[in-house]
Amino acid sequence: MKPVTLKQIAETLGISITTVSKALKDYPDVSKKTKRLVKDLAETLNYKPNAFAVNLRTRESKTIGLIIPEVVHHFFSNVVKGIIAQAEKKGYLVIILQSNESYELEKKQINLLLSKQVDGILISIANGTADFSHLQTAMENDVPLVMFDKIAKIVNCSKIIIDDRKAAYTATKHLIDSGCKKIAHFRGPLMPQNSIDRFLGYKKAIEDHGMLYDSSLVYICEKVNFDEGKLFAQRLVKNHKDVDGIFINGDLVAVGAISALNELGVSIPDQISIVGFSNWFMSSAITPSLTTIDQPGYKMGKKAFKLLYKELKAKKRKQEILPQTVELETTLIKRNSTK
Amino acid sequence: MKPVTLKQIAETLGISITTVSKALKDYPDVSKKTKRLVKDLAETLNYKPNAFAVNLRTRESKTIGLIIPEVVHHFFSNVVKGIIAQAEKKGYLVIILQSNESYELEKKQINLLLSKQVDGILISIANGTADFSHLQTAMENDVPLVMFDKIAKIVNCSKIIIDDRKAAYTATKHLIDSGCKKIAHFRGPLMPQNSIDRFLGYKKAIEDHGMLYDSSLVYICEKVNFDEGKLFAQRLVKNHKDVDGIFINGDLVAVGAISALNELGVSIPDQISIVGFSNWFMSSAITPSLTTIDQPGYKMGKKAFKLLYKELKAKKRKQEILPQTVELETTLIKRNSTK
DNA sequence: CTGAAAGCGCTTACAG
DNA sequence: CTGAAAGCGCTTACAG
Repeated sequence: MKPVTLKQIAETLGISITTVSKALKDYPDVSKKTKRLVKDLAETLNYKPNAFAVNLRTRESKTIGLIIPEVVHHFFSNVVKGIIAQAEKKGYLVIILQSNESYELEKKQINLLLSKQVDGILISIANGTADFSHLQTAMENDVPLVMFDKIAKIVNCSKIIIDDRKAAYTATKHLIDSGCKKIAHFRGPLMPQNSIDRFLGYKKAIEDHGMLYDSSLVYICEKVNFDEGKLFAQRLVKNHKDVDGIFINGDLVAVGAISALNELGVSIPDQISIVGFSNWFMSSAITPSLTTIDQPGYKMGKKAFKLLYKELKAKKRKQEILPQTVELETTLIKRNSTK
Repeated sequence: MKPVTLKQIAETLGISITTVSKALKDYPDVSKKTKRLVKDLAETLNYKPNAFAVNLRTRESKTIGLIIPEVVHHFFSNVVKGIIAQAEKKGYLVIILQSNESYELEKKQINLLLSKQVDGILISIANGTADFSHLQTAMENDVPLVMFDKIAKIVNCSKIIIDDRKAAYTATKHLIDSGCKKIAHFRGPLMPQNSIDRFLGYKKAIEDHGMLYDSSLVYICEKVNFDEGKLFAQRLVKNHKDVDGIFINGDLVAVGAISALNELGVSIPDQISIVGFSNWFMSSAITPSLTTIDQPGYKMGKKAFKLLYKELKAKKRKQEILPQTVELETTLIKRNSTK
């Protein structure tokens, strides 16, 4: 079946394409009678406007691009879910891309999205990204861009984040309050802002409570996965027998650490207490269940789209876009890996 | 910055738009010299073809739609990852939508994708879907459609699946081989084909091995989540004290069951053995780790896109599309929840 | 080897 | 209230 066009409706009814177009869009300067006629026929013929033609004329596609570092990821899944739910509500579709934590891929994908002419871009940047010119390019091309979770402070766009430093401080303080005397930290990679901030929160909590900051107690995760958690826990137990608490950046890493400690017969939380970060589903299912910081992924996704939507609307009205940064609350979820 | 157009290049060079267009696409009937001139200038001006205009002319957008029941889901995440990786390789972008296991939403989303004129559709159908006319509509509109994992046998399109019956048989037989004498089954909802097939595989294994099929040992999960696993495990222990094995449709449900049994002090696998289905990451991290059927999500995603791509190409060449069904291998992963 | 022309299907400023 | 016309930016069959 060939799709129906405005032209066919116009010819059938013996009126102009212009009037058909206007009637369908309820322009006030078309008579009620004509509108009825047109709408009824359109309905009968199951008329659907050709989206490509509409895009070309209106210069927008009602489609946005989304780049995340990793799809198979509890936190990001929740963000994606929030984004597509909110986007759908506002009539926008979402193209999803995964950067694999690679700067090269991320850059390529931004250009891909720009060449596809998406109306806006939502991104959580890769650990490997230190140069931000590709993001500047997007903004220079007048494509609104909003960052979430893993952001670049230096780029002047809207951002939606949590207070990583404060959350990490809370997590570490919880270990201190529950009696830990020597607390290690498994941190994320050196680059992304959030792993820096979480480290700083840890450090400040240590120093604020009369403990000595010891850099040999800080392990740097590169992959931020289960295996690294296992490995570093094994190393830690071997090299620092007196450590009695660990604040770990990432639940997946924390679950790996718990697994290793269980295997080694180290009792959690009696000998070592553990606090994770992000509150992945599995953290409540393992033994012992993991105390962690809840990071509101779904909410972050919704809010990220809302910010972008605002900019999309502002752009249409040719208003200036004022970048804003929104901070979401986090909470400590107390479970059985801490006293 | 206004985007550069063919017209600008043509005017600058004093040649026609036609020639510029051809030169950029390396048509053989344009002189080498002109091509160089055009390409150099295009490069300098950072020319990007207007995707909307190209779409309108070529009647394709190099974009496909993807509908899955749930985004926050280990198996589907892996499928999505496979799909977008393969699609990107072939120059296609993927619009992602979540049906929430709702027929109504799924139908709306199919229509949304059709009105956006995606080149093809990939779908895993909702549990709530019993009527398939929306899918037929897509195919009648000449939009290639491929189903994966949760399919409708009745729809004549390409499909990519696993042999659920066989896998369930293998899982149940593993319980029998390890000495279980009375085996329960937590099945999925009544509608989707795969939960029917898994149930049938379970039943056949029971009957093939001289055991009595007892429908009171079959519990029907509606939500297929952690809480249902917990609930049914509690009920089972209360009502059927002699059950010593459970084959559970879905790792998430199985993890819930393990959690409940752990709380009740029922020893796994000594008193009750458990086999799950799907091999979610957390299944290897819990205590005891879960024996399960590995379902190759990433591979399924890649293969699903490949099938769709084939149909997209066939359609362009105006060849007939012959629907095919591809079956992927599954394997039993033996862990500590069975003897 | 080059280009004028038609056309994809729509929207909208303008004239009547 | 209606419609002719221009135009969005591209592609391609056709003529020369």
